[in-house]
Formats: sequence, C-alpha cells, structure tokens
Amino acid sequence: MPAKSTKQRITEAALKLFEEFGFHAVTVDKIVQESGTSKGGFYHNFKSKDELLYTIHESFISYIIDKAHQAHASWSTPAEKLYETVHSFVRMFEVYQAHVTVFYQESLYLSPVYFDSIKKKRDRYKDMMFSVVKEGKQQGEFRHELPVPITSMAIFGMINWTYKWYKAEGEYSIREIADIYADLIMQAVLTEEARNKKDYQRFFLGHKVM
Amino acid sequence: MPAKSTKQRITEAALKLFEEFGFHAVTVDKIVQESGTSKGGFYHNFKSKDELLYTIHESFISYIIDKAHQAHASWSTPAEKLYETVHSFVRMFEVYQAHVTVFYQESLYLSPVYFDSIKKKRDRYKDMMFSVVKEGKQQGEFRHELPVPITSMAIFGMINWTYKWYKAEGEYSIREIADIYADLIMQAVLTEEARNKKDYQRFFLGHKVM
DNA sequence: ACATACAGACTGACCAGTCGGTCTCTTGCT
DNA sequence: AGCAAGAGACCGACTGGTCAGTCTGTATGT
Repeated sequence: MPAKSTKQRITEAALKLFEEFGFHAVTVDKIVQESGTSKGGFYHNFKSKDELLYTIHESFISYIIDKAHQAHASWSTPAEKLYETVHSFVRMFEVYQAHVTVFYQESLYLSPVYFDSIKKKRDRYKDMMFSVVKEGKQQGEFRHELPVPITSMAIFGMINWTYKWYKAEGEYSIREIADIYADLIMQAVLTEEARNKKDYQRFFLGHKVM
Repeated sequence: MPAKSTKQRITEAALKLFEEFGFHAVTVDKIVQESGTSKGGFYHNFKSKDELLYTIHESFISYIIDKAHQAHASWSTPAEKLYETVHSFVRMFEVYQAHVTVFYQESLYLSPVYFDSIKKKRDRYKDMMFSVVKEGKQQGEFRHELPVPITSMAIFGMINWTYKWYKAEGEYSIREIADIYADLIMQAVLTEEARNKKDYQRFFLGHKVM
C-alpha cells in the first residue's frame, strides 16, 4: 500500500478541522501544520483554500448520487427503492459524517463557480428522491394525500439532520439508526394496503424491542 | 408607534445579511451601512459582533422554549402535546426563518461563554421533546419499539431542515407544511390503536387531497 | 537539464474594534 | 423662562492583528 499522498493528508486534516471549527475558523497555516506539510505544499496541490473546500463537496456529492443510482437500479418497487435509499444514505454517515457536516455547513462559502457546479449535482440528487416519492404515489403504494415536494424534503430533513448529533461512540449504531429512520418513514408514507404487504414487513422494526 | 431604535435596525439588518451570506462573510461595516448607522453607533449598542450574534440566538431560543411550554400546559395527552409542539414549531418559520437559519448555521461561531448559555437552553428544549416521546411510549400511545432519542431527533430533523428550503412565496403555505409534517410524524409514531382514536383523526390530512 | 514536489519567509488586503470628537436631550439651578 | 452642565447616542478616521496567497528557493527523481 502506498503511503498517503500529501494531497490526501491535507484533505483529511482539513476535513476534521472544518468539521470541528468551521471553514472560516480554520486557517491554511493550521491545515498545513496538522497535515505535516507547508504553505508551499498546500498551494502546490490546491489552487486555493476555496478549491479544497470544493473537492470535499465534490467527493461527497458524487458518492451519494452513485449510491442513489444503485438503489434505483437494484430494486423494482418505489417502496423498496425508498427504503434502500434511506437506509444507504444513513449508513453513509459511518464514513462520511465529516463530509456531510462540511457540505451542509459551509456550502454557502463556496465561490460562485464552484457553488453552481455543486448545486447542480445536489439538485439532481433531490430530483431522484422526488421521483421515487412521485412514483410511489402513482403506483398507489404511497398515500395519495401527501404532496411530493414536502414529503421528500421531510425525509431529507430527518436524514440529513443526523450530522448534527450523531456520534460514532454513541448508544446507537448507525445501522440501528438506519433501521429506525426507515421504519418511521415507511410507516409515514405507505398506504395501509402497502404497509400490510407481506414482502414489506422487513421495513419495520416489528417484533424487535429496543 | 415609536420609530425603530438603532439597536433594532442593526439587528434586523444583520439578521438578513447573516441569513444570506453567513456570519463571516458579513462585515460590521456592511451591517452599519445597511442599517443606516455608523461604527460608533454599532459599538455603542453592542459590545462586539459576537454579542450581536448572541442576541439573535437568544431571542429565538427563548421564543421557542416558551412555545413548547405553552403546548405542554394546554394539552393533556402526549399525542396532543406532540402534535401541537410540531405544529407550532413549523408555524414559527413564518416569522423566524432568518433567526433559525442563523441559529443552526452560525452557532458554531459563538464565543465559548455565549455558546454555553445557548447550549443550555437548546438542551432544555431538546429534553422537552424527549419527555413527550417518552411519556407517549409509557402511556401506550406511541409505538413501544421506537427508541426515545432517535425518534425525537428524527422529528427535530424533519422540522428543523425546513430552514434550508422554505420560501415564503413558495407553492405551499407554512400552515399546509405544518399539517403535512404533523401528519407524517403522528402516522409514524402512534400505535395502531391511538391512530384509530376518534379524537385523533384531526391530526391527519385525511380526506383532504393536495 | 529539467520537471515535479515541497519548504517557509514575506506581503498586502481586509476587518474587528478603538478613540477623540459632535450633537442632541435632560436636569437642576436661579 | 433661561442657562449651564452633564449624560447618552452616535460619528468616522484610524490601528493593529490576522491570514490567504506569493515568491524565491532547495531537493529528488528522470
């Protein structure tokens, strides 16, 4: 295994520092110090502090879009797609919590060109969620009285907020949290008929008592 | 009606600027310019830029704790308390969206003393939500398989996230959004028995098609 | 000899906060 | 009523520190 490149070391150090203190409270000197390189090393690998922030955003949003595509491709019914999307999104926190934190906390500070590029991808991801919910309503699996955009944003909210409080060493594992969120969401959006479908019982915490 | 005080004008201008550009991207000079006063006027009314940020946090968290107390005092069953808390929280966005945005986006940048003071109140609010969910489980209204902390944080997430996307001029009114969120949450947490209780039908969108 | 990767002293812009000053009010005295 | 004197509100040029980004190197591989 090759040793970590300077670029990687910088990215990882920056990620942790941004997560803890916020983009503006972290100086390039601090990042340089923490990653064991120098001003020169930093600006050799990145055009600017902004570009570093952008690469962090970029790597995260690409990953998550990829996951959503997988969920779409691997399952056929809207209920299954939604369940899988929610579950895989939450599990993503295990590895990407710092990315998510920076993504939602600091995207405001991306310079315009970078911001537009990220926004496009973020919107694409949002649209995928909207599609699933829409499809679910059309096929009668999801309650027809729920409007697509609000329901979708509610789901996003529940999931995304996790970055604010989740601690790896906390009482609940990320998988447990994923199970609970998925249960809550499926319980909230499925029609009574779909909820009782045999194949869908696996969505619910069911008999497991926590 | 007395004209707005300089302090008020500063606070309002800062609120809008912080919401749009973020605390660090807004200079005191900009606030001063926007609120029609001067550096001197600013520092006459506030000890520091930090203190201004603190007063914004403080006014919001106090308001929201007060609302939660009202919901607790006015209703007797956990289901009613939860419904009311959720509903009033969401309606709060109508007036306080800028406060919420600053609160959740910039609290990291509060200086330690201010941060501690805000954190205490925020935790108190969190505990109130936890209590309602706990009580709901104990009284058998909420599903026993749902763990209190995760369920509570899921509810918070759904609601809080609204600040990221809600636009007053958007397709849905804040009241509609509140109705939908409350429906989703009640649908997700209530036991089947409680869900069928006659008095609780008002929680759901029911026959209304959107 | 040349390119790539990095080192670290330096610079210039920016910005929170200061400080001496002015301009109203209010209060108390005659 | 008239005036002096103090207080509170506000003004804006200035300062001192901070920090992103630059620039001149040096080392190592090809």
